[in-house]
Amino acid sequence: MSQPPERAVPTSTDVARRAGVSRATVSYVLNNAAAVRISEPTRRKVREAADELGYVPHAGARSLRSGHTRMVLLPSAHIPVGPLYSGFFNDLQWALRRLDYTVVQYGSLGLDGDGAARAWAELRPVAVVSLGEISLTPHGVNVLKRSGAKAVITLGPQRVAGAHALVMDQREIGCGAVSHLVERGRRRIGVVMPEEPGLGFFSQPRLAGARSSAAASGAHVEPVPLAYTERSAAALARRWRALGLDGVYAYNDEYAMLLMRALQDEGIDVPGETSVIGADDLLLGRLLRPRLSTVRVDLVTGQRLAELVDRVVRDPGGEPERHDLMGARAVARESS
Amino acid sequence: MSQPPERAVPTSTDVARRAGVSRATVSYVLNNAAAVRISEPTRRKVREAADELGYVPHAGARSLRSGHTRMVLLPSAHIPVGPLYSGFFNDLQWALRRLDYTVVQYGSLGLDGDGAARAWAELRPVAVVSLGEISLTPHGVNVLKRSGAKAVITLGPQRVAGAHALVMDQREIGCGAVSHLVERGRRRIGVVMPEEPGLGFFSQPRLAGARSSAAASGAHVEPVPLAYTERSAAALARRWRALGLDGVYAYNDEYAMLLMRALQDEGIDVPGETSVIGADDLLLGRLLRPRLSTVRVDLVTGQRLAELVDRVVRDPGGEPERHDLMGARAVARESS
DNA sequence: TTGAAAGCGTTACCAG
DNA sequence: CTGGTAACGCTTTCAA
Repeated sequence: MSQPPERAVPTSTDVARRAGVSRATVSYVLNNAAAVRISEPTRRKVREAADELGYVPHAGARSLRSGHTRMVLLPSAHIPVGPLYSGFFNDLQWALRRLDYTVVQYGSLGLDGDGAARAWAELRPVAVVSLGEISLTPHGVNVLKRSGAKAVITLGPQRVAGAHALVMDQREIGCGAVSHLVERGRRRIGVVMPEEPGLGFFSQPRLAGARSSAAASGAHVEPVPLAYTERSAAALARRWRALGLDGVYAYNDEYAMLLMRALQDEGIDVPGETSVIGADDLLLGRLLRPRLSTVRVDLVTGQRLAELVDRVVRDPGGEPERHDLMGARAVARESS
Repeated sequence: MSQPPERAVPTSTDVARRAGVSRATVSYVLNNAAAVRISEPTRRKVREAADELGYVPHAGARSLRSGHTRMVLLPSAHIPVGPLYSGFFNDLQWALRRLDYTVVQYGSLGLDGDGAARAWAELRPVAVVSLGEISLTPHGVNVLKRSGAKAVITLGPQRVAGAHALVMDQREIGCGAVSHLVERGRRRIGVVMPEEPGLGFFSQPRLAGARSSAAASGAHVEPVPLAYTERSAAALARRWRALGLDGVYAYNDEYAMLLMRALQDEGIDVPGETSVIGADDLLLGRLLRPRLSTVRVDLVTGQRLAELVDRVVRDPGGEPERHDLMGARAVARESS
């Protein structure tokens, strides 16, 4: 079954030759061109020839000729862990495919804003949906638009000049968590800051939100570094009483579960001595005892985002819009 | 800041005109061509012109001309949830980028094997690394190779003719789990089958492995459907005693945690009355009491896989290799 | 119905 | 060092 080393890639010329027609005819048949009517026998011949040769059109050549693509590019550096996010992602892909777009995730780990924008622009995507891990600059947006991108949409904490923005203000999460703890009478509140790389983009604004909420109510906020390991959690738990905190917002449910268990193992009563709240409303948080309180986040649905992409692509003229779309609300369970 | 609606995309011709040089010179400068020596002032002029125009080369045109790309395509239907997988993914992307490849994940949700292969082939990737969710057929492999892919590598339960295979036999996981339970004296063993779509690809072979292990030791295996909701778990727990099972392998740690909690809430002692084991060795599994036993899986590192890709791309002639790479071993904690 | 030809942006080759 | 030219694969307009 192994091929001769340098077998040429079949082109539409090969298909045409094999079917005994012109290249134009091949193109018409394979693209179901409505403008011209081709006889059924000819169509059959063309299709058969294409099949036999294993002909697949060259997307680059096509876009070169047509001047556009149907590619929606989603930059992805770290894929955030969690069912919330991956569910959203899958929805979005599915919805965009329904609208006949080709969805491509471009691994952009280790590229800076403008370098990334240039790399993306080389592919001439019709739209870019930036999930916010790569900070797109106004200049980057410009490069993309100049390169033919009809829609540049950012999903993140703030808008970027020139791009449509779906503003998901992570601060609301920290704010909601701390407000909840304050309502419960907590005054000295720890905020877990993950030590894992790549999370600062989320954890920093969450901390800022926590701070602003605390400031409004005269509570104290204390950032607490924590790595996602049992060791780190145990070490933190050991010096917990020295910190003198009576409540903690632990970044998300996973860190919260880890910390809560460590506190319990250290003999610290939750929520009696310390209240704990996470974020993301993971199912697993309900399995611990006490059940983990959390901040639930309403993400935009993939379907709605896909519709926005399509609308902007069809009518790129409009001024960039800004939608605020994150609702964050605390869900009280038993740990707070 | 908004652009005139139909601003043309700048090309190397525009750059050449603006810099007052020929297109060839632009190409030489921008690609750092070693063969020709261009004066420093000229280089500067060209770079400035490119910058001012926001020129970005057209990847399609380039690949058309050069006849190849540096794109490594990773099909992704569902992104499997979990730190294991996303860590591997990020490693792989990073390592491939180091080797100067462009990594692109292609959303292939809802495409069948051959349709997907054709869609991928349109992009003329130099390599395709299929994570196995999309079942690549021998015919699909052929289409890809014909379209110029030097390396087609599958990561999955079995090899596909014509492709290099990194065989990760999911059966080993089910096998390891059930063997562990049998060693613990369990004879009637439930195997949780997730009801969520898209997991059959993993759960079926795991069940098969469980069956073969049970057959070898005369134990009984009973497939048990379970959705990833508390309701479903509670319902299953309620009829648990009627099932008469004394051990359960729960697909992975997340389902295992869910089920274990439901069993405990129903008053069923774990591991006294029923042993529970999961898979994937999630950190969270160690937070429950009893601590969750699990099957740990050794995935190939992204670095090694990247090296394989590069090697095959450079020397595509060789016969497809097959590497067996999954080690699965049970980790006994307290739930079994 | 089909064919011929132009042109999309890029780069390699070859003469100046 | 620079510029002209051709070719990559494809679509589309115009003509036959």
